Amino acid sequence: MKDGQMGASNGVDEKFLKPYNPAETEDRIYRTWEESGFFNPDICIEKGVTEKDAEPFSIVLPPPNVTGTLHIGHAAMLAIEDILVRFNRMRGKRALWIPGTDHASIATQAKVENDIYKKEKKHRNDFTREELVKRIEQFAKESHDTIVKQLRKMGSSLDWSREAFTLDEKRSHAVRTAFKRMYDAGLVYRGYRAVNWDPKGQTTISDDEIVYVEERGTFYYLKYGPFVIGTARPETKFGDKYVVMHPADTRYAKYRDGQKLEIEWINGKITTTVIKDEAVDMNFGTGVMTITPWHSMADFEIAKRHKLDTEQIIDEHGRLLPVAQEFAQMKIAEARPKIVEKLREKGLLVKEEEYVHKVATAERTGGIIEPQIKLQWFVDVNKRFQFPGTWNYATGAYLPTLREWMHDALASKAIKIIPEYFDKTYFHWIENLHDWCISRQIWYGHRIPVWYRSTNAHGKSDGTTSDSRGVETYCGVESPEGDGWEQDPDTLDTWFSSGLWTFSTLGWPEESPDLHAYHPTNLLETGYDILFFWVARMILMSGFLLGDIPFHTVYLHGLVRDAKGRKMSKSLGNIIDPLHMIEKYGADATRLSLVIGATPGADMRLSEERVRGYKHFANKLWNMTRFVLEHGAADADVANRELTDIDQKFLAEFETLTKDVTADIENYRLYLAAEKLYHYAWHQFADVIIEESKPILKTGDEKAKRSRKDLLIHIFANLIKLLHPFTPFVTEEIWQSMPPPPGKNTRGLLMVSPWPKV
RNA sequence: GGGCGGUUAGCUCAGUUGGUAGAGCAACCCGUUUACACCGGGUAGGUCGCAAGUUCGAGUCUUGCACCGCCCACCA
Repeated sequence: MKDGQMGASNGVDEKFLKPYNPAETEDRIYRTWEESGFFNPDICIEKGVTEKDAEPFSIVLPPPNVTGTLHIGHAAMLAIEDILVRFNRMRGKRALWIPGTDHASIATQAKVENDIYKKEKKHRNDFTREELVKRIEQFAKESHDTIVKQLRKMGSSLDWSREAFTLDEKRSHAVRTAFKRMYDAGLVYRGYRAVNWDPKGQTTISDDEIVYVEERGTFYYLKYGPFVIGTARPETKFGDKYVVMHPADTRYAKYRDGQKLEIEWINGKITTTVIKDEAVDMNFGTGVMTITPWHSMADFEIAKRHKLDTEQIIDEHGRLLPVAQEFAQMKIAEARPKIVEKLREKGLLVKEEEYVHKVATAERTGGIIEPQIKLQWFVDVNKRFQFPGTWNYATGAYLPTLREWMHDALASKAIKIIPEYFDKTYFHWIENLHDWCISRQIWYGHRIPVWYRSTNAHGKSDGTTSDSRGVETYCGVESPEGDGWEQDPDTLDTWFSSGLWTFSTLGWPEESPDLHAYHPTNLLETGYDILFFWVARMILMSGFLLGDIPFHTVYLHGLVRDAKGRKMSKSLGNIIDPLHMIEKYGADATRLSLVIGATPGADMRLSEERVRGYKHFANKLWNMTRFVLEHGAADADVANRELTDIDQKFLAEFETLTKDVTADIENYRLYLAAEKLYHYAWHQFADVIIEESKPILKTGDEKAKRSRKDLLIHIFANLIKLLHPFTPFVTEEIWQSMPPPPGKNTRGLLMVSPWPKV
């Protein structure tokens, strides 16, 4: 459809005789928008729609994972973001919304491995690394194509010319650059530490990827020499040769730190050493415990403090090692009852208690986490670094740790979270923050840009370090020169690359014009469930690499639940598919249903009836158009209108609405803005103004008629503008059907029409 | 164990700085020759979780309690 073509005739288009049909409208309208180029702010400037030096308004799309298709939660996110982008574009800002997708390493690989196993009964290790990665890439590409289609269906005014992928060439370069800079600053290090090992996924995961599942279990009290110790995990106790108690515990005053005792244990006599440490809770159980540093974070810390030996008891597949002797090779579930039986026979089992505890499981695979001591890569959150920017919070030199910076970015109010109460959650998380384990034993993702070789075989080259065992290490953006290098086999946590998203999409590490123009971004809109995973990591990365915040405002939306408040899931069969809703009721109705009643930070309930209700609203607008066009004909000469008193009143009322709605959107109260518009359009404009217009237009005097006609077209045209961010398709279609304003032969596109004056 | 949020009409939720409660949906009654039945007109429905306090006045502020939900946590 060419601009203005529809509006050229005097009569009302025949299509208004039928109900509004989103299915045969929306794709066509989206194509018109896309072909206009106005999703791209550069084109807006080029074509004179936006001022060259206009204020920017930038958002990055939280990149959907290429693990499948978009769900209703994505639809809610897209609706909110598109509303804000369209609003700001119409207000004359350089509005930029960057699309992209996320490779989501572990999630995508797990999904593909699952599919392959279902169809072909093959495991990861039946493929070479290259073969499997190829299969995953194929899947990722298909997912990407589906997702991109869905983004368009929702009406998202994304600048497709700037589309990015977290694993494409430019983003990979950004990731390697970021890693290298952090490595050089000592903020990224490699070390042996107790980490969360997922035996099912065969990889380490970060603290944030753990989900605690409540479980009933047995708590055992065991005789350990002269002591009684408690444990939920007897299968880890074979190697326990340290017994720990609080230094101030008078019950055990006669044992001194470092004292050795010969005791009878599971598989015979052992020597144990007494350790005094304040980490022990005197009031819990007997106040004595043995430690298994290899398989417990807490025990590992104690072992580190006292420089104790550590020994692995359970292997990476969850089987007992030879230290367990007769139980070696057994899986934990199988071994536990047998070990308890043996303890009972030996008279070492004092008593058993039923109790409820929380088991750590891997978010993606459901595997039960087994802490293991492993050589992994970490981000040090407690090491000071020279802050690269001129951060206004700091007076003088600013040498924060990453933790301090993440805290300060919010505490200084440079970043504002909506709703505000999430500040507390964020600060609480930071207080408990440990170093971030970033290496994964996964094949799909950003390979760690570090290479190793033996120094014995080769001369030492520049930019490398060499350790005491003669292993030379090189970290670089590009692979090293020379022979014999082998790259670290691990890949990076997917959030490492997403952490760069606000600026890697704008061309960083290049000093690109986009980066200057649009960073820090204005808004980051995402679900509260990834506040730590993503929002915090973006702040971390942006602070260290750019010396700045990544965004000014964070808008957190809640979960979309079903009508009964349950999470939507395949197993419950209560999933509402946004595409299905769009087909049935249109994208505008779907958007409204996800915005009205959705307050920031709060979960919302959605039912199909709701969506249907808003389809009726689109149709109501459609019919209002028909009435207005039949009676109002053309735009009035706005400047020289002479209105009757009653029409003045209606006009003033509308101007108040315009003011309120504008303020609501500016303050991110979209649920209020949308509801007010809905209410005004239906119950004021249609029910009152149109209804009262009928007798006036029929029998009123000329002045009253003239005034009312002017009023109708004026309010209606502006109302359509106010509604456009919320229901873009039907409003654009209506706009294109209205006759051009006086003195012009086209209305142009509504999406770039100026917002009504406030 | 620590923290956060919620509790307002049958259901879903608003209520921005304290001024005698609102919307949508549902229900009930009436209405159909032109904007719209994907409609119009009307009716009914709430001791704002409980208790106390501040105030001339509290859904709105303070304190305590109850219930629901969520997040965090290395009590072995």
